[in-house]
This record gives sequence, C-alpha cells and structure tokens, in this order.
Amino acid sequence: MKQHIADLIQQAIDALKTAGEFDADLVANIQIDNTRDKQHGDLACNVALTLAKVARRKPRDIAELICSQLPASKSVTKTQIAGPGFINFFISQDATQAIIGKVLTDADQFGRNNSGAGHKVQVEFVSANPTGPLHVGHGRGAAYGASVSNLLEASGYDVEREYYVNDAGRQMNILAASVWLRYLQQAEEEITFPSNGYQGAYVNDIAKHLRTQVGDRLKHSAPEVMSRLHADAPEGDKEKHIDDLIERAQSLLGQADYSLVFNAGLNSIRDDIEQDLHGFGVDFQHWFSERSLDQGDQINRAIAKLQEQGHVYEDGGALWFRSTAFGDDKDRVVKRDNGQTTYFASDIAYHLNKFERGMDTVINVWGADHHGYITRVKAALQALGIDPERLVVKLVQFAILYRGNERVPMSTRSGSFVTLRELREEVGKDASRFFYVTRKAEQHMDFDLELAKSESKDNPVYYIQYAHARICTLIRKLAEQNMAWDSVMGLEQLEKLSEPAEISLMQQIQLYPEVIAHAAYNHEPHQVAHYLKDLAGHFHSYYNAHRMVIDDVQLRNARMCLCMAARQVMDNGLTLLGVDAPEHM
RNA sequence: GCGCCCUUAGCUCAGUUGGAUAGAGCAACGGCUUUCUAAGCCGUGGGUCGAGGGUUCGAAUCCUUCAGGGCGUACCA
Repeated sequence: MKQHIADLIQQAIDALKTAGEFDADLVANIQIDNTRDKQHGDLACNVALTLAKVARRKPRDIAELICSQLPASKSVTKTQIAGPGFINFFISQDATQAIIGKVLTDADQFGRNNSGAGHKVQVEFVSANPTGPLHVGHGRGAAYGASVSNLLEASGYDVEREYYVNDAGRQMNILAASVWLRYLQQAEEEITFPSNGYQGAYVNDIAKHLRTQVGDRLKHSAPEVMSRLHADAPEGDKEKHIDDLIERAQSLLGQADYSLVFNAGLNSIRDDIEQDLHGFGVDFQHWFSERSLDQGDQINRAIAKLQEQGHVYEDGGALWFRSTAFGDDKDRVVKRDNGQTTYFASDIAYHLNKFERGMDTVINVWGADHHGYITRVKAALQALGIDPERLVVKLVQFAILYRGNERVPMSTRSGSFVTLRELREEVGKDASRFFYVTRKAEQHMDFDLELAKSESKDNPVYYIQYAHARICTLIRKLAEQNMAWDSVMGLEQLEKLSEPAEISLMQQIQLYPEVIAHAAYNHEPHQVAHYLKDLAGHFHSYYNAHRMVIDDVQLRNARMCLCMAARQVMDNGLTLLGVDAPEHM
C-alpha cells in the first residue's frame, strides 16, 4: 500500500515537471508514514515539506499542486492537506480488508520478504568458554542472536548460526586440572582443591564419570601431585599455584592421558551447552573449534599474511600488529616473546576464516565488555584487505539479575550462579526467550527472577499466548456446536467487517511485514515483541466487544477469517522469537 | 586520562532512521462476566524526553559542551 501511494505521488510530481511547475531534474525522496492519529488518515506523506527548499515554494502550495495532479485510485477514499503541508491519505475499507485474504493464503510465509536473497550472512553468538554450564548472562545473547538469525532468514538471507568454541588456552587447562584433582579426591587422595580452580559441582560429575570409564588408572599420590608447588592464596599466588598444578598434571599423566582428562572436561561441557541451548530453542549449524585453527596452522598463516602487507613488526622479542595504522589506540601483540600466539591472533585467523568461507556479512553478537575489541578486529580485517564494514558487531548489555529487590551475584569460578538451565526449568523457555528480547540489546536490563517466574499477568508473553489460545478455542467451540465456518465464504463477506475494532485489527495485521523488514534490517527483535503485544491488545479488545460464535453465518465466516488471520500473524511472529503459540492455556 | 554504551511517567521500557497533541505495561483509583478462556476489556490521573547551546519549516531523534550511571583500556583467555 505504501508503495502504491508513493507511486501515485511520483506520477503527480512527474506531471508537474512536464507542466513546468518543477525543474525537470528535481528528485523527490518520497517517504510514506503510518499516521499516529487516525484523524490524519491512514498514511501520510511529507514530500511537500522536504521539497519546499529546493522548489523554493511554500510547503502547503506544493502539497496542493501535488494533490491536484494525483491520479485517482480505488484504494484511496480521500486525501487532505494538513498541518504545515502533510498530505494525508484515507484508505478504503476494501483495500484494508484485502489483507485478510493475503494472510490466509500466504500462511506461515506471510511477512517474509526477499530483500536478502543471494546474500550469505553468518551470525556468531553465545560462544561462551566451555569451562562450565551457561548461566543466565549468556541467555540474553542466545535469545538475541537466535531471533536476529530468524529475522534475517525471514528476509531471505542465507543464514549460518555459529558458536565459536574457545577450546584452547589457559582456562581450558585450568578446567582439565580441576577435573583431575576432583578425580583424585574421589580416589581418596588428600588433595586441597586450588582456590583458582573451577569449583562448580559439575566438575565433580565429570570426574566421577571419568572414573567410571578409566578406574584408578590416572591416580597419583597426593604428595606426588602437591609437593614443591607455589603456595596457593591467601599466603601465596593463586595464579602461580594453578599453573604449577597444570604442569604437574601434564608431566605426571603424559600427553595422551592429559588429553583424555582435558577432552573429558571439554566434551562433557560442550555437549551440555549444546543440549541446554537446544532446550532453549537455539540450534547452531556450526560449532567452530578454536583448536582447529592451530591444527591447520591458520594462525601463523594469518600472521604471515599481515606480515606480507607490511603491518607487522618486531619489538622486545614479540611480534606486533600495527593496528594504530587503522585507528586503534595502540599496537597489539600477535606473537609473544615466548613464541606463543595471542588470543587476538586466533581471532584474526578466525575472522579471516569466516570470510574465506564465503560470507558476505558476518555478525558477531558480543557481550558489552568486549567492545574494546571491535576496533582491533576491524583493523585486522582492513589490513587483510577485507572491507571492515562487512563485520557487524552487536553488543548485548548484561542483564542484571534480581530476586525481588536482592541483586544476584554471578561468577562462574565460584560456582554460585544461576544457570540458564535453572532459568529454563523455573521460568520456562517461552517466558525467558520473550523476556530477553523485549528490550533492545544495547539497553541495560534488570531481570527480576521472581517476576519472570511468577506466572502472572505481569509477564507479557502470556498476554500474547492467551490471545492465540483464545482464537484456537473459538474453532473448537464452533465444532462443538456444529457451527461450520468456511474461509472461502468468509473472504467473500469481508465487507461486513466494518466495526472500528475490526478495522484497527486489520490495520495492525497489515503492519506486520514492514515490522519484520525493519526489525531484520536493524537487528532489533524487540520490535517484533512490542508489535505482538500491540496485536494481541487489538485482538483482546475486539474479542471483548464482539462475538464470533453467532448464528449469522456470513458475519461469522467473515469474523473467523479475521481471527484466523490474527492467529496466523501471532504464530509467525512468536516463531521468529522462539516462543511457542499454544492452542490451550 | 582516553574510548564505547546508556539517561524518556513513581517503576520497567517503546518511540517506524528528523514529522503533527511523546506512547505501552506495571503500580494507584473506578467500572465490565446468566452468553466464545476475567491470564481479558473499558475508563481516570501521571512528563522541563538528564542540563545548556546549535543545525531548520519542524528535534526525544542530528552536532556540540557539561553532569550522572555502566563497561573497557594485558606479551589473560
């Protein structure tokens, strides 16, 4: 409809150019907006205001010229010039009612578009270290990334969802040491668990499982393990202590058995995360291993590539990437003086890899604490000859957890945290998925567990699901009373839908495709959440004001068509957000 | 110090890329069910859009200065 109105205005402007009223080279940016106030009609155009300057005429005069040349359209019942020079359009009921047929025909395809056709985009999200279960802080990134991916798919993009598994590096070694020490404790060795180890109960579980598989084969005596170590905190240095323990584990176990312990920890947690996310309605096409970069020598290759371009220099025995040449505050080390490559070097190789896989655009969903990395990663891409605009980083602010008024502390290391699984079990997948994407990502968010857990009307997801379930009940009710309804007959009777509540519900339905397009373009799933709440509100008002199970067969068919169209849109929208559309509540 | 994000009703937040009189939900108050799910509907009150300045027909939105809050500023991962 907007396009149709824009075409009419363009025709009018062209006619005015021919008539010599406007310069032939005048270019009008025609923008059609939904009106806020229905007194201003249904759609409004501000072109007269924007043209005022270049055409050197008063806005209202331009609006009158345009209106005088506007071709007639059966969709438009009235136009008016209002305010400083807006042209307002009143849309005919026929044109509005036509949306119902479109929704019922397109069904689950309604609202989708093809603007991203032929475009490959990767969305990388969550990517939490596999050193423990996901906690609620990861939930927001998971919900956001999944919904953005769904929105992009609905806009025709070829989307790949990817999880970057940080399975290399010191944290993983700390996990391996933690697993082994718990294993030794279970084998009745007197081991004092390190303060810097992973304290969570899940480490015990992994150790237990490991022991059922290999028995006491990995056992060493406590004195062997604990002698001649740097002291632990508080007297000593907890970092040195844990590093010594890692070394001790590696030397006592040997490479093969150390890997066994290491992989037991990694695989168990990785599998747990995958299942957890699956239960959260989040599935990935690829789990990309950081270690695979090293094994394929991709890190050294990436550094060499930077070196070829002359962006790397040596200083103090280390290799530095000259990121300051691309707007960074300081240069960054890619290879340390001890010969090890840095995490940043892995990131360069990883991002190079993403684009070498043929992605047109890469979207990274990062926690807000990573914002300092954006500049350096983009710098590296630019140095590698890749347009940094092709990398889009979306920062997701932390959700601060509350139980009522009590703030919940979160730390993976201490083991005292609320896991995503707990949240899912207590609050439910639907409410938590919806709650997370109700706020825009860069907003700080207070997540009150008490509120989210309470199945009360305060929880907006129920409001929408309830609307959906109510419509499903209508269908059952009609069947019970042997009152058939027929969509083909209903679509022929749409002119009977002229109540204000019916018109405004249809108008709300009509907005859906542009909401999806807009939300996808801006990576803002919260727009869908707010839209659905409004749609449900329109439906509830309608439902309270009018009855659908009625004897008048024509009106009944028409109203049921409208209800079914509303149901379809709720279903489509909820699906994009990963929320179920229930038939009963 | 420097950098990024945020600041809108008592609370939690929207605000369609610069449009008309800034909107929801919650909380408060008053109504609506012999009839399709009251997890609902209808109504009432509530604002210096953090502050100042600028850009223009027009600013919550863009530019600038300042204040407040959060985060980041490793040869850690």
